[in-house]
Order: sequence, then structure tokens, then C-alpha cells
Amino acid sequence: MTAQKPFYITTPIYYANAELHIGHAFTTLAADTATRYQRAMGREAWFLTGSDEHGQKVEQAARAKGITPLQHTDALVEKFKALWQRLDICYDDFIRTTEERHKKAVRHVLGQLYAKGDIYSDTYTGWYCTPCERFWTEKEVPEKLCPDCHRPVEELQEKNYFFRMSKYQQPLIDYIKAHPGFIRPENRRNEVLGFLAQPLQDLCISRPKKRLAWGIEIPFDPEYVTYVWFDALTNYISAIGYPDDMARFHRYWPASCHLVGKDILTTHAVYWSTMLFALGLPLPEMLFAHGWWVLSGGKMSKSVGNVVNPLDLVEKYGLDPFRFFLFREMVFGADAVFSEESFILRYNADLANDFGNLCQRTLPMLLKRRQGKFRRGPATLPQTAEIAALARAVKADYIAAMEGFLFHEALKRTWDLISRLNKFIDETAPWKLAKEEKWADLDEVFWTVGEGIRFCAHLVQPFMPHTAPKFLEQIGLPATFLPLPQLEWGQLPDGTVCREPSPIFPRLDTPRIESLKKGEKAEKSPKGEKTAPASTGVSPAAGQATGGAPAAPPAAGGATGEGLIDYDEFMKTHLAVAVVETAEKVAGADKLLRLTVRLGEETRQLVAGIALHYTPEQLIGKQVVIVKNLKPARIRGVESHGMILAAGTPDGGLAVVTTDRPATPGIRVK
RNA sequence: GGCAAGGUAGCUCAGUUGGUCAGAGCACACGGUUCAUACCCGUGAUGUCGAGGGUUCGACUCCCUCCCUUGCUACCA
Repeated sequence: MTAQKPFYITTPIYYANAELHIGHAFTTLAADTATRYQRAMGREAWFLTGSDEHGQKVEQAARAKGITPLQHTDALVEKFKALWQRLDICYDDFIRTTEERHKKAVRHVLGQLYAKGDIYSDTYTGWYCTPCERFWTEKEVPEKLCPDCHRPVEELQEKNYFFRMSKYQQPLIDYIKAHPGFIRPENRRNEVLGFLAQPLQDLCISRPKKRLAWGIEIPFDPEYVTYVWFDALTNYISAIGYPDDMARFHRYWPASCHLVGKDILTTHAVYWSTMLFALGLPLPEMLFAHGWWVLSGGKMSKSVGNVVNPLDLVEKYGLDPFRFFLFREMVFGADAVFSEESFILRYNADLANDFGNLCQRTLPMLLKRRQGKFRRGPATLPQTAEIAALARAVKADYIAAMEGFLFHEALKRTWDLISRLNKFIDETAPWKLAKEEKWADLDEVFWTVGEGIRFCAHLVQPFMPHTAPKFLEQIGLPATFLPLPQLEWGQLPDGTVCREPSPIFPRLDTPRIESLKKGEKAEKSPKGEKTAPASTGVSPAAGQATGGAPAAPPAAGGATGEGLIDYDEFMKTHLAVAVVETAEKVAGADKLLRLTVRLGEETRQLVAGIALHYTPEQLIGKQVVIVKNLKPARIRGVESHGMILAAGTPDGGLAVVTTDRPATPGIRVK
């Protein structure tokens, strides 16, 4: 058995002069997903990310704040890491270019190439803008004025070091042509080849310290630091032990994949590749350049209020749905449009309706009819073998897609199985089988669906590492995954007992989309407007009507001014603890539940508009808080004596207010 | 400007070497169903396949022209 080389994947190291945004997050999430997939395949994986901390902008930013560059980057690195934690990024190493291990590698690389003659010094003449501290080319300053600040530039000579990149132009062209899978996607590969059709200039790789001190000193000239390319790109090898621990280095190198945004493809495809040529190191197996998320309405961001920071949706709707959306919606490699509306549409269609509801429509029936037990008998239904075959085909296609970083294809294919299972339920109509007491057929249907859920949970796991285990738990399995190569159809054990399901992907209110479309201020919550945790009242309209209320209304500043009530006024509202004794749907109303609740000795009936979010079973026995002295009302002909308190959840659902520990039924809440 | 890719149903896109290739998903309409998260299943409509011309028995699929969109065009101290 030959040990497979570990999967080594990298993100770019992000420049530590500003905070990160969706672009950085997306690259990193993609690497994370790829890493999780490789681990799911049973392959060892090493996932590197990090920070690029030298250079003029960092130096300037630090100076502006009156701190040292390192203090500045220390703070930003903390923010980087906080974001990765928030996105649950499973990186193995975080390299900082200010670390000694990195600086040492850079010096080693420079020294080696200098000795080899691939780095040389030369003196050039250019146009320098002193205030901006930068050079311009002859072409850029036809008027001899700085394009940035429009002040005069002066002609200046400066000595610098150059990397003999041109020397490796032809070898690189040959290499790319000989390795079709090296640069992906295909169109990017063509762009690089197009780029290389022009003569390649050598690369200036230094800055005199008098102009830029914040950098890694060039080993053969203490007057200079190296500039960006050799500093930053070298991280991919310095982080895995180059040059001190070559055994470790060779274990991981060449990288399986450098994942980059399309904007820095050339840097990697040309600069980095030629650097590796010069060093005599093999090139990475793959360079994947993905596209951008284009924010819808971004161009009008000032006037239109509906531009969202994509990362805000993580808190609003959950990390896993967010991740799912990113990789299902975008053709990986191409650009895609990001909008909250498309997120909600995708979420409802794929997650809530198709996958989530697959559990929700099956497990309650299984519990009711078969004590929750999946029973495996002889397969006699015609669809069973077909679905098994589909599952196998889906898995094979899924793996093929994932190996090629075609995330959207992998997910799309997985949903073929989910759709088939939904259709299967329709075809076999288990509710009819139950009525007709065809237990063997019924068991076969349940087992097949349960097995399908298990199967899909495995496939979806790299994308949704938190919710995928929930699917396993709901069907009664431990929340652990088989390595994908071992995943086969038919492994759901006979006798597995499912759990009481609760929606994993609660449906999001569509009114929210309407309000988004209209550019209404669904995101803003002007004070005075009723945004606060809307109590779900006796009125069926209450709660739902405000379903579009923001998930986390900003805790409006200090409590001053109008709208405040005193204690006595508050005490006019009599809140009390109650225990739900019975619950049932109100006939002819979708959202209403008729409840009887016990308050100490007293029992009373009330109506709550929460049927879309709670089943009667979920409520019975639950301690709730009710408004006791609300004027009785008749709703759909049912008497209601009080109302239950509930609050909106980030996903647009509803959470009933309960007590932290059992309280005395009937006792006043204050 | 140069190079490259693309313009196919309201939206996002599939469409191998020319002959059921006019499709999928979403959205929409209608029907079915009731287990389920107003869900699922089925059916349907809409398209001059960017425009014009050409090759061919026949072109979304090949050739030419035009229009439009997008990407790349590093580094140059």
C-alpha cells in the first residue's frame, strides 16, 4: 500500500493593512471545503493560510497610528484569525511573514538565487514622486506630473536587485502547455499563455531601506529589503519547513493546490512559477483562480439601502446555509452575483424544501407508524434498486466534481438524489401504505429514504460541517461520518430508531424577499418602529406580519426620552408561567394552534399563531410565558384567554419564550 | 488598441464531432396529493437559440460581416 502524498492546499496570505471582506473569506472557505472533502476521503490534508505583513502600506498605516508596524499587524492578524474562527476555518497553519521561520526561508532563497546569478543588481532611471514615495514609468507621466497627486515628478536613478524572470519564460510556456490541468479554469490558463506571448521583463525585487525599511533584509546587501514577491510568495514553502526541515518539506511539496482569486493569478502563474524554476523546485500541481462575488446593487450602494455585507448573512441565517449558498450558487471559477434575495431563494428551494423537508415529511410518519424504527427487509419495490444505483452514480460524480474543484456540480448532483427521494415518497405514498397496513412496503420506503438521508449527509458534509451531522442524528445514527470511499448504499442498520425531528433548515419568510425587492428598510430598524421581539399574540397576523423584522435589532442606545414606561405601567401587564397541556391545530387556519395551558390550579384555553413554527407535540409539556390579563378574544371561532410570548429567530422562525429552569406554573413573571 | 471568451425561455445557465437539441433549475400557471417546513409530485406556456448573409438536403451547432457583453493586457524603481 503506497502512502498517498498529503493534500497540501493554500490560500494567499492576506495583506495586513486592512480588514478582510467576502473576497478573502470566499477563498478561504473554498480551501476549507476542499480540505474537509479530502479528509472525508480519508486523505491527510494540510491547509495553510496566513498574513503578508511587510511593505509600504503597512509601514504607513502604522506610522499614521503612531505604533510600530508589528503592533499594527499583530492587531490585524487577531482580526484575521477571529474571522476564520467565526467561519469555522479548519486551517492547520497560519504563517506570518514577520515570523523568523519565514524570514529565514526568504533570505535563503534570495541567497541561493543570487549565488546562482538569477538575481542581479542594476541601476535604472525613473520618475519619482517624493510625496507619494513611488516611481512612475516614462509612459505613466507624459506631463511629468504624478498620476496620483498631480505634483511634478523628478528623474531619479536608483540601484535595485532584479530577478532574472525572463530566463524562465520559455520553460514556463512549455510547462503550461504540457500540463493542461496546471492552471484552472481553462480560460484562465489561456489568459496566462496569452500573457506569456509577450516578452517577459525581469522583476525588480528590492527596495532601498532608505525608502522602505519595513521588510526582510536582503542577505547580500544590508542596504536593501526584498519587495513583495519574494517576501510573500515564499510563504508557501517556508511554512512547510523549507529549508531547515527538508524532510517535512518534501512530504508536502509540491502543493496540491494554490487557491487564488483571479486578480492574483498572474503573480502566481508567472512570478511564483519562475521562482520555483529558479530554485529547482517542482511547480504546484494546480493553480486555481476563482471568480468574484459581485454585490448586487453595489454600484449604487449609497442610494440603495439593500446592499448587504455578505458576511452579515452568517449571523443572520447561519454559517452552513451561507457556505452552501456560496458553493452552490457560484460556478466555481466564474463570477457570481451576491444578493440576499438569491440567498433566500436558494435556501428555501434547496435546503428548506428539498433536503430539510425530506426529513420533516418522513420521520414524524415513521415515529407514528413504525415507532421510529427503520426496518430493512427484502427489497421488492421497483424503485429501490433504481435509487440505489442512482446513489452510487451520484457519489461517483460527486467525487469527480470535487476532485476538480467543481463544487457547484458536486452539490447539484447530490440534489439529484434528494429530488429522487422526494419523488419516491410521492410515488409510494407511505401514508396510504400505512392505512392499508402494507407494513413491508412501508418499511422499505422508510428505510430507503433514511438511507438516502444518511448518504446525502455524507456528501454534504464538507460544505456544511455543522448541519450534516444533524441529519445523521435525526435518523438515529451517531454523528460520525464514514470515510467517503467506504460510503456505500445500504449501510443504514436495520432497527435504527430515528429521533423526533425538528426542522434543520427552517423555511425563511418570503415576505422578506418582497421587502428586499422593494428596497424597503428591512435591514434598518428605526427606533419607534415595532422591531423588538414581536410577541406572537392571539392575533394570527401578529408575528407573521413582522416576520421580516431584522434578526438582531441594534440595541438602541441609552434608554432615554419618550416611549419609556414606569414600573407601575409595566405591572399592568400580568405575565405568568404556564405549562402547555394540550395543543392542536385550529381547523381551517394554517398558523393557529389551540392550546390549553395550566397556571397552578387554573387551566385556560388560548390561541397562538405559531403553527408554522411548532408542532403540537413540540409544545406539549413546555413551560411558556403568557400574558394573563389580556382581554379575551375570539379567533376563528375559538376563545383565547391570553397570549403566548415568542420572539423571532435569525432565520425568520419563531422561538417561544420559556424559563431557564422549571418555574412554578401560574407564578407571575416580573 | 491587442488577445480571449461569450451573447439560448422572466432569471441563472446545459446543449458532445451539424439531422427529436430547442433543454434543466428557479420563478409563473394549472392539476394532483396531504406525510411534511404554504411542502412535495405532475402538467403547461413563453424562446425568430444577438443581427444579417453564406455553405448544406438540413445549422443553435460550420464560414463571413456587424452589434453587444465580459475577461486578460504583468512588471517597468
